[in-house]
Amino acid sequence: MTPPATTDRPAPALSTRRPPSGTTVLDPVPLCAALADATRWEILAMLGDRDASASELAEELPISRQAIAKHLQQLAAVGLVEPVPAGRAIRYRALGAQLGQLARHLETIGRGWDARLSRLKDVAEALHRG
Amino acid sequence: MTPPATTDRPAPALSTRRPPSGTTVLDPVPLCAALADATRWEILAMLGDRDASASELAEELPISRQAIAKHLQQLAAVGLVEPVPAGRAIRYRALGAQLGQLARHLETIGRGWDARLSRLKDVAEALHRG
DNA sequence: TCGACTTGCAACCGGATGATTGCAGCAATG
DNA sequence: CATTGCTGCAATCATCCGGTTGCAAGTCGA
Repeated sequence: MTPPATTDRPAPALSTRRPPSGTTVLDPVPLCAALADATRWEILAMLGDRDASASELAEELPISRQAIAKHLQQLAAVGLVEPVPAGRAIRYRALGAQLGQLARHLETIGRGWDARLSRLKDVAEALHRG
Repeated sequence: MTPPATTDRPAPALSTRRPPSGTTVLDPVPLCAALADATRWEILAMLGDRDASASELAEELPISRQAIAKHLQQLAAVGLVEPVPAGRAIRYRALGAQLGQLARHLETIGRGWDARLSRLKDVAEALHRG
């Protein structure tokens, strides 16, 4: 019954890598998850024009008010949107801060990758000449 | 059988908003979706250090090789990663271009939102003084 | 040529998720 | 004070997605 010498390994211990957490290092995963839905982008585009409540948004979107409310909760949970009580309604406003922070983070990472590639390319050229 | 005058509306026609598509306007949704998974970030972090194949990655991650292969396909589909044939293996390399483009896009949008808020604040202050 | 290693495809499973409906509660407005 | 309208919670449903297993196929080295 010994498995027929397959290549696949059983899985080592999980990685447990965690950032040093000096200044609340911004986890891009939940932010990107919030931005990974077309409906939420639709909502954000509208809130980018003007503040609006769930009911107001529901008048212009093809989905139910409750679905929109859920989306707004998710967006607010990651700070992309802020609830602003207005009379008996709750209007929401789009905030650029988190988006900017995420942008800078991604920019840094991408720059790091490309820097490594340039380094590799330089080494390769050096070898080619030498 | 008329519904009891509930607030919820039935849903208007869907929006069909589409970008002018001048220079392939970069759809953030699939990119963010690719970045919305912790395992894929783990993979990207490793590829940011050094190129690696699915099998090599499987030696350091607690999931199966096939799962990793799927992740690599998704990352390659949005241009975050590039397959580099190396002998009988296929190594992957992390590319910063898409990440940078996405970063600039998000930065622009967030700046737009905050600009609108500043404008609103200015108007409010003007009214308060006048 | 044979064997070791790697990739790829297909089927399958459980949990997360986007969306729906129904109903209850609460705050302004008349 | 009662009506109107906005919000929130709960249950339900279909689908998507991350992960697994099993097997077939291709390629490099001894």
